[in-house]
This record gives sequence, C-alpha cells and structure tokens, in this order.
Amino acid sequence: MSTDPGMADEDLLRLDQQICFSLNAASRAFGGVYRVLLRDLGLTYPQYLVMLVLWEDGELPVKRIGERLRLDSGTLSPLLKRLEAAGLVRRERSPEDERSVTVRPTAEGIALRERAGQVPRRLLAAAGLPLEDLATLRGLLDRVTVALDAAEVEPAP
Amino acid sequence: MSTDPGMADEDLLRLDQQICFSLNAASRAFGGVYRVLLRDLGLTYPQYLVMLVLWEDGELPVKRIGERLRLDSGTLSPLLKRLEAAGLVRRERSPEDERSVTVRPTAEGIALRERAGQVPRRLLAAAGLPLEDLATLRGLLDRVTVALDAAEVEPAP
DNA sequence: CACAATTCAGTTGCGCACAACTAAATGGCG
DNA sequence: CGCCATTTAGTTGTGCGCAACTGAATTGTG
Repeated sequence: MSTDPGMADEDLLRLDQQICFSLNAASRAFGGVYRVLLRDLGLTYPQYLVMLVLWEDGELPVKRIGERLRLDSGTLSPLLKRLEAAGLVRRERSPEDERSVTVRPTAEGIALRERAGQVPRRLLAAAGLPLEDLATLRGLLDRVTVALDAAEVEPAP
Repeated sequence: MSTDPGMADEDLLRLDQQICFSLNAASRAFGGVYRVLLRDLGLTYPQYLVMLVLWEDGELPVKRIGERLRLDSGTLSPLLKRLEAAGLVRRERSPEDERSVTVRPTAEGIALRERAGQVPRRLLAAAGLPLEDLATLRGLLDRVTVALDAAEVEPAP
C-alpha cells in the first residue's frame, strides 16, 4: 500500500508526471480514434459506451447504466435525452417504481449495432498491440481503478 | 498491424468493450483522486499538469505546453487565463514573435510547488501497485498512444 | 517588394464529467 | 397511519476537450 519511503519526492514527482501524462494522453488518443470511427454512426464515444451496454442487456434503468459505466445522472440524463432525440432509445418511467426510468433501444438503435460491427476490429488494429498485451493493459488498469476507488484519500495535506 | 482475422466480431466487441471501459474508468478514477489531493491547492487536474511542465521548464510558449500535454489552444487559452486570474502564472506576448505568448509561473506559482510536494507520493500510494507494475502500465500506455496517433483511421466504414 | 500560405493564440459552440442541489417516489419505523 | 430517511432522475453551474473558425504576425515565393 505504501511506496518506497527512501525515494526522493523529486523522483516520485517525475514518475507521477509520467503516469498521469501517459494515462491522459492514452485516454484522449483512444477518444480521438473512436471519434473518427463513430462519426458516421452519429455517436460520440460516451454515447457509444451507453449503446454497448444497452445492446448487451436490452434494457436498463438509468441507475444500472451509471453503475456499469461509472457515470452519474448529471452526465447520463442529458446524454440519454440526446440519444432519445436521435431516435436510438426510448425512456419511460418504470410502472413498479415511479422513481426509476427504464432505457431501451428502439428498433433503429438495435439496427445500429450492425453498422457498428467493424468498430472494435478497426480500433484494436489501430491500437497496434498484440491481444495479449492489451489483456495485460486491461488487467493493470482494472487493478489501479479498484485500488484508487478503495483508497480513502484525505483532503488535507 | 492487424488482429487475428479468425476471431469473431462478437468476441472483438467484447474485448473492445473491456478495453475502453477499463481505460475510461481508470482515467476517471485517477482524476477523482487527484481532485481530492489538489483541492487545497486550488488546482484542477489539468491545471496541475500545466503547472508541472512550468515547474520543470520555468517558462514556455503556449504552443510548447500544448505539445507536452497534447492539448490545443481551445483548451489551454481559457485554462491559462484562469491560472493567471489565480495569480499563479503571467502571460505576455513574445517580443521576438508577436504571435507567441510566453507563460511563466509567478513567485506564488513557484511557491505552490512546495505545497504540492506530497501529491505524487500520496497518489502512487493510492494506486496501490508496485512501482514496477506502474512502469509496465506506463510503457503499454505510451505504446498504444503512439500507435493510435500514427494510425490513419478512415472515417467511412 | 508584394502577396499568398502558414503559424499561433484566441473565441465560439457543443458535449462530457462532476459537485451540489431539487423534486418526487418509496420504504421503514414509531 | 403518519412522518422521515433513502433512493432515483433531473437541473444548474463550472471546467475540460475538441472542432471550426477568426485575426494578427510571420514566412516563403515569385
């Protein structure tokens, strides 16, 4: 849980820089490629992520989508309204629980899945890493995410 | 440069999902921890990244900051204006080239570096991975970033 | 030298991310 | 039953990220 206490702050500063620079750059590089691949589909990258979970599950309450994608209602509500305006999903209050809103893809939204079929292959090709390395990368990312979410970081230095 | 052509689209879809979910989640998990650590300093995470390069280099034109951080003027201009309003940097047109704007930290901006000294150590501790694994992670991230940036992705599927 | 192309910072507009808040529905408890 | 805490979406405000554009300064070329 702790880093080598013998290492100088100066060196940690450098590693910290490298990690956060790299993660930021990679995240935006992925976003840039997805943006190009998704342009014809009329989807942004976050909208694509939402459609992915809907394609898989058929329908979900907003709450569940947020749990899957680590997003809150402040992000999802306007995003889902745009997807609905584009005719890709419908939103309706659940009859059993009037607080909950069920989101389900329309026929048009389901049909879009076919047109998106080549996106993953083309993205993985652009990433240019063997699948094995991508699996390693994913594993490391998941481990840091779990650790960071679990870390009770205190505001005051 | 290509993925195994024998793998089904369905399987690639799943791996693609996992990679992009993981990268997104990790990126935001880092952002969340940095946000807490930087709150007292009055910095956002992107502002911290800008200060890191300024602490290292003393002064830089906007263009160079953008190259380091992979950001364009549409992002940097308002961000730098906020840093200037906070008294951390000064911006002035370069005398040699009136198009260029040189950004340099103020005394207050330089002093902030001391207060930020514990940030990297605390972040790396929160990440909970051995430094060796973090180095591996960084290497993989840099490799995909280079590949993604180099990939000439065609808009039309 | 004149003029076109390029470079650089800035602005506008849109969408995402998150904090803080509101409003409505639900569930639990005395 | 009546009331209060919790859950769930939605709204507002701020900042980031990027595309597309503007305007000014510089560079290259005939």
